[in-house]
Amino acid sequence: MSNKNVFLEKYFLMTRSEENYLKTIFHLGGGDSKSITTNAIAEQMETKPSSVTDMAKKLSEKGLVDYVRYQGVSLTDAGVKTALSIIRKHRLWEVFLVKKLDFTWDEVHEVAEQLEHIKSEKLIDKIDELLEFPKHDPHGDPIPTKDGKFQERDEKLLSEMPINSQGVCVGVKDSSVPFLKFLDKNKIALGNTIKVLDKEDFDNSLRIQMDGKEMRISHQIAANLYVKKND
Amino acid sequence: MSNKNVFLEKYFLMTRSEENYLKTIFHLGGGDSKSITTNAIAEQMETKPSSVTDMAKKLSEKGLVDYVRYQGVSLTDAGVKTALSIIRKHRLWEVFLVKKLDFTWDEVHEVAEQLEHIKSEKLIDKIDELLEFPKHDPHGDPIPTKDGKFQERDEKLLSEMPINSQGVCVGVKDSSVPFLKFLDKNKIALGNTIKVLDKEDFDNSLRIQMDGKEMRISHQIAANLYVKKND
DNA sequence: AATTAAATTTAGACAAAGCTAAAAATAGAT
DNA sequence: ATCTATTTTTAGCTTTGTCTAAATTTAATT
Ligand SMILES: [Mn+2]
Ligand SMILES: [Mn+2]
Ligand SMILES: [Mn+2]
Ligand SMILES: [Mn+2]
Repeated sequence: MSNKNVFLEKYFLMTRSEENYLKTIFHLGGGDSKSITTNAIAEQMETKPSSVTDMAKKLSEKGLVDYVRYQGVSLTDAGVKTALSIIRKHRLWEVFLVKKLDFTWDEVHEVAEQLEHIKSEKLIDKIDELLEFPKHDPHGDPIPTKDGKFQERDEKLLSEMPINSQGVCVGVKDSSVPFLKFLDKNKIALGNTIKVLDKEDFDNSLRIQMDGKEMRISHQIAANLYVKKND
Repeated sequence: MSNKNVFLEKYFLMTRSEENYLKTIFHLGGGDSKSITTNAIAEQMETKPSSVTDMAKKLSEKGLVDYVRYQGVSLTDAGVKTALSIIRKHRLWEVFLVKKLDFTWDEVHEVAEQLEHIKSEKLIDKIDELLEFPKHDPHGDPIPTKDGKFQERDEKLLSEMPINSQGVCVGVKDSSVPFLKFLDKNKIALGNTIKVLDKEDFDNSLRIQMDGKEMRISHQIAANLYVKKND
């Protein structure tokens, strides 16, 4: 039984599964010392609550989560740091795929799910440099810095914008393939300017002007588009 | 128990470990229906012969190797095809790391060992395109084509070149980190022209002229450098 | 406060990939 | 042809990550 690199093994050598759990817990809000239930994690990861319990114990053992039986888990500082480094890699790879290899924004997530687990600090730093240190991924999500800083954005959902207000489309909340393809088909893209012309009380649909062209979109669409309001 | 995609599971979903075994068997010559022993594979992969036996059965079950108990394994056509696709990915990623991210040739292998297992045909095709379809990796090894064609080279080891013959350094046989760093230190690089001036009978060392400069190199070095002879 | 429903954990099993130690087969040497 | 050394396989165990079914705890309702 090799005993070399105990430090490395315990603190740095994360399995793919462990990394995915940390990422999921972070996305469910477990980074703000909020307790996330095993059920919520299981549902998000399409696994079983009993599996989550097992992993909660293991991650707790490693000091990456605080776990209280029957209460759920939250990330420790070390856990947040690790989660952010995975998310950083995921989003940088997504930018790379779009900018350098002409992937469409609905194709990148699946591949990034694999690439995010490649272990090489130099690799991801060089990718970052090649891309000239992008601030957002193809879906408008912010890319954490190397030292784990997260830039929050002052953006609103289009569905929450008042009538006659105007802004720029900067992100999607739902980044599923069908939604992204729908946006493509309707020429809705990040960077477009959007003005809210009217709201329909009956179904909450919106009449908007997008890059000059007038169109009507459902509440479901508006509730999944982030807009940065013009001051 | 999900039973969907039986075809995919059985014929395409290879684990990382399975892929590494196929690659190793190919490198040991198992692509020419030559039988490779479990011991040889175990030694190459730094694992135990009993583990190799287990994997031999599994790969045989999947139709990727022919396995005869106590006789060893050789790759089937499907096995060769799969091995070549991994090798292709490995070498393309190595070129990418050197050409696009300024990695040195002694840094790329370890990262490529991870990247070669990323599952996305589009990804590797786009990388190939971005690199303008390179024919060789940073160590001079040929890159198989998408349809599994392997370009053999008419190259010789420097140690086998006759006195006064001349050529271009096109590859390394040993691509270990220490050897590559040694070559860097001594300004020996692929593309350099080499002329054999003299051989020392006593220790088989060579006196050579490399890009004009005269130098002496040991047999061990000469036996690990591939040279393409000028006609 | 007692009962019931829901969430969570435990116990036990499984598959993948590895290991060690013992058994079996092969190959080499008399 | 027999014996011996080496190679290879088998049997059984381990770890990681998953599952199901049963037990337990918590939360909700009367
Ligand atoms: Mn994504
Ligand atoms: Mn992932
Ligand atoms: Mn390599
Ligand atoms: Mn590999």
